[in-house]
Amino acid sequence: MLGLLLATGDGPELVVVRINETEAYTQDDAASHSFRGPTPRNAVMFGPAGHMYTYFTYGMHWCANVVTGRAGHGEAVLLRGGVVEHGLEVVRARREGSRARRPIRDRDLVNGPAKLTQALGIGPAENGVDLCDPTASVRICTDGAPTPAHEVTTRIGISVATELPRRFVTLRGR
DNA sequence: GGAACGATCTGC
DNA sequence: CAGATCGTTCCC
Repeated sequence: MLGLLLATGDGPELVVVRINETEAYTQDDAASHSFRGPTPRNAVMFGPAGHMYTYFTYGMHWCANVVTGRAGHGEAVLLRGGVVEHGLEVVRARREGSRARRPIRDRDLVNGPAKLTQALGIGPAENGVDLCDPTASVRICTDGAPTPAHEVTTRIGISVATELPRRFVTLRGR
């Protein structure tokens, strides 16, 4: 997943982000939404790979995952961060909003799971979208770059299964 | 029916 | 470091 490109919008609204931070969640993992089996919320996780699973959290944020397992296996990869490859102005407008405040530094635009969804305009409408459908509101693709050099660490923001090495972060400078 | 809490972000 | 803010899940 690291190094892949996620795209939303079209024409002047086109935004492309290169993924540089992810976390893996499997069904046998107590920190995974799929751990207790299928529910209305996590249903997409149990569908075929290559679809987007979005969920609402902390009363205000949306997070985005790529479903990775075979149908019937609740697996997904949480997209935690990236860098803007295209559409910087659109991203900046979405992230800064209409509030009068100091500009957000480039490196702070997409360095978090909820920042990433806001930057790309991903929300409830994208839950279940086929990321391999070129006409979908969200697409995933590659520009041929190999998987970047990365480190593997424990995950962030969870209270169980904290010891599992399932966070993947592209090394700086790659 | 109700309560607790969360794969977070921001500003103080 | 606490507040924002509400859907989902689980327990009674």
